[in-house]
Amino acid sequence: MPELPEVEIVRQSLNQKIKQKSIKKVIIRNRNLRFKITEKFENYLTSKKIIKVDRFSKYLIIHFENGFICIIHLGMSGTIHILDQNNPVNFTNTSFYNSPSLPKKHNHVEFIFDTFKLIYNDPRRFGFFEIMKNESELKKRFKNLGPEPFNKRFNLNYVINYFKHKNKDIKSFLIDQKFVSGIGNIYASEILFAGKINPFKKARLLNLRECKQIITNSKKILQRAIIKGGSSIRDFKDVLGTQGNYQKEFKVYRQDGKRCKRSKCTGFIKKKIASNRSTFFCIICQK
DNA sequence: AAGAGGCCCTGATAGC
DNA sequence: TGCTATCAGGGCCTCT
Repeated sequence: MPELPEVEIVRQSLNQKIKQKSIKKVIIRNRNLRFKITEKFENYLTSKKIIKVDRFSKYLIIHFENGFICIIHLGMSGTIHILDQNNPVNFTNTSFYNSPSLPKKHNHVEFIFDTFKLIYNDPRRFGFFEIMKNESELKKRFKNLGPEPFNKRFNLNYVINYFKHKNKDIKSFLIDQKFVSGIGNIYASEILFAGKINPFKKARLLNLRECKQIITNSKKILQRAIIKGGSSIRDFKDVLGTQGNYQKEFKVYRQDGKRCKRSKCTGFIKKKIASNRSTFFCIICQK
């Protein structure tokens, strides 16, 4: 669910709140997330000071003073909330950032700080927490992930070579973290629309223009989404927290049935399944 | 190696 | 009203 831009927004707000703070206590209410949280988890983090919160791809990376690293993945439905004694603020919720109050169910993990606590909520439990003991363990953990769109390694050479003998449709590569990491189902459709590329075109058949478009639009769209605070998909009755705004700029995602937003295009947006995920595209300008 | 498909899980919504 | 089926922003695993 949260893709790179949403995780980056969480990172920024979380970092501001917990950097240079020590965890007083860790409470695990349910260890059975995507991967089971080990029995040692609490011991590893209790009374440890946080240096900063980083991010790679869709992973939050919390660095501790003793060199330990906690990585958090939000899966499809994971959200992080900060409950402050004086000033209750939510950093994420089921629509990303705008929950007026903490969900009642599925609060699986808590980090208790001096005057506030961090709460991890995740109904589907596809998210996870893992501990790395040092940087080299972290590196190993991410070794199968491709470059982020912003990385220099994500260039024309890389893309053309990668696609050479690939017989799968381009959409499935955009959401394949081994090819490029950070893009998910929403932004994949948006990126392909921006490049006028048919999502079902086989990767090996993409021409030079299309490969270039994928590179530039991946950067552009993710960057723009970060600036807009990410995408908040669902509308909630009561909006007190910060809400993302990029969903207002969706050109194709969940726009099926609507007219194509390109000024001179007469097409409409269609929804089709590609590698088991909904894909949205214009039937005319993404031929 | 690459591709197809299934699975993990809960909740919201659509259709009857 | 209540039932059932389908779908959801992800990623890992197995089989061919």
